Amino acid sequence: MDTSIICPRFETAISLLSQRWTGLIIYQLLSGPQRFSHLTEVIGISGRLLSERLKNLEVQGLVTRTVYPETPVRIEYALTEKGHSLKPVMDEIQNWSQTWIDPA
Amino acid sequence: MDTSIICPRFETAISLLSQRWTGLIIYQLLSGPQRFSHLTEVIGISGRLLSERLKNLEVQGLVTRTVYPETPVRIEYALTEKGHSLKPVMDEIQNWSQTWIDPA
DNA sequence: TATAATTAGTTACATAAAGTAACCTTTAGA
DNA sequence: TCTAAAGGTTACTTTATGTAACTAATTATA
Repeated sequence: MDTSIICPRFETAISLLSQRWTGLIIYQLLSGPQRFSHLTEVIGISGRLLSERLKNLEVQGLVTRTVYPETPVRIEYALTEKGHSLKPVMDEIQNWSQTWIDPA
Repeated sequence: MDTSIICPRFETAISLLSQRWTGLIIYQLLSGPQRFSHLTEVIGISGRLLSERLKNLEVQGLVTRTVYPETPVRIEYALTEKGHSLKPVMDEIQNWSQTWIDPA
């Protein structure tokens, strides 16, 4: 019987990234704060799921939601420092994909 | 209207890693070839899903399945070069988790 | 004033994926 | 012959995701 266990912190991190759309949302926000509707268009995610994912990411401290009381109201989502610090992860995925994934 | 689109190769790569358990399986196999039952124990995945995931990973060229006709038969799953080349991605996730995830 | 448009969502319902537990097959040993 | 172990598969339940229609607030337009 092998008692070795996967590192719990790694497991938490990868379960976060294993949630559908979450990685893509973070990747997209790496290029700067963006609005709800822009995210739905670029990522191809429904409003229902984007809303749900952004709420989770806010709770986990990866994303902030800022309301600009203009007309019409503007709401922007941006990465926190914690969120932004996933850039090296995204860079490595990008890097891997360039070598190993066939161009569509 | 913004026509910017997320890089298709990146999207393919992250959809692979976004599939539940897949990242964890690859991570676990980075420490060497392993048997089916060992993977289920260490990862905490059911046989049904492990079987399904390993088949997909085989098809995608990330994992090999080797049968050793001993008694009892031994079957080992191992990473291919393509699979192993995800190590830098996993290292960055590990790295991020050490800084940003609270110890359980 | 009523109508329409835009943004940022929410709700209700259908489909697909994941979780759970029991079962099957092969080989070997008691 | 009966039991055990490895490596799965099957049937069924629960959860997650996809889809489309709807809402609320604000402003522009007829």
